[in-house]
Amino acid sequence: MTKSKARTKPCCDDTERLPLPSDATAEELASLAWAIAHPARVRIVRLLMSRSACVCGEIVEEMPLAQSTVSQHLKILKESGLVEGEVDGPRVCYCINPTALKKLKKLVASI
Amino acid sequence: MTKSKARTKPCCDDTERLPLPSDATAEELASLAWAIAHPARVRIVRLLMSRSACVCGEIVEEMPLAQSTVSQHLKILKESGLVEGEVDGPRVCYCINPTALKKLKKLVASI
DNA sequence: AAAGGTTATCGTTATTCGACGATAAGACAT
DNA sequence: ATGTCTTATCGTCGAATAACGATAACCTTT
Repeated sequence: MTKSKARTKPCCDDTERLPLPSDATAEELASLAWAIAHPARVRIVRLLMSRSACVCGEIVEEMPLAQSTVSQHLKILKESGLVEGEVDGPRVCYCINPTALKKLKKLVASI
Repeated sequence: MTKSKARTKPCCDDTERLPLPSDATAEELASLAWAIAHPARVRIVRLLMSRSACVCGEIVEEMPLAQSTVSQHLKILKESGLVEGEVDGPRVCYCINPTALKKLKKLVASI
């Protein structure tokens, strides 16, 4: 009572109240963020971006992980939509999905 | 042998080879992405951005989670650096750390 | 000092992740 | 058809998440 400050919002001024985005985009953002929430998956995405590797075996060579582990991470990236796998003979060529990546960037940029 | 395509890079052309960022930024990005890799944490960040809530109790009211669970999520956000908590009397006022948020946005934008 | 309200921590439980080796599945070539 | 190469899946293990209730810790005010 003695202090002059309002006690309901101790540290937040009332300037610039932004509207809250929908919960749907929260789940979408969380899902995409989850896909890159592991250093190995970030490295995989970057490898695909750099086009220095796109086949599973090449990615395995670039990383200190077993082939099965890399395959698991690729599966997670595929399920998120960030990466697509295209069968090419006995190999599978993985590529970035530019649309999903753009969506991730947009959602993060507009947090 | 019969096909005319090269077999080492089945689907990736050699145009635009980007240099790979360092592994350090991969861990940093993964760590920050992990902080928002949960819908509840995305919602909390957005609540803090909108300044419609900043005290733990207010956040709890906005979410279908127990107080202890919200506190856990706030702890994770604090550890990531995205959020800072400032004690204000009996309450704690949580605020976004603009520097960390900018870093996250930059890292995602330059994936 | 005692009481009240607010937040953090503890302990528990169920679930999921991350990693690996082993093995299955699939696509070519012989 | 058989073998070979590449990738996906299975089973397992330890560790970490996510959620909750209960309780402790903290600051104010009386």
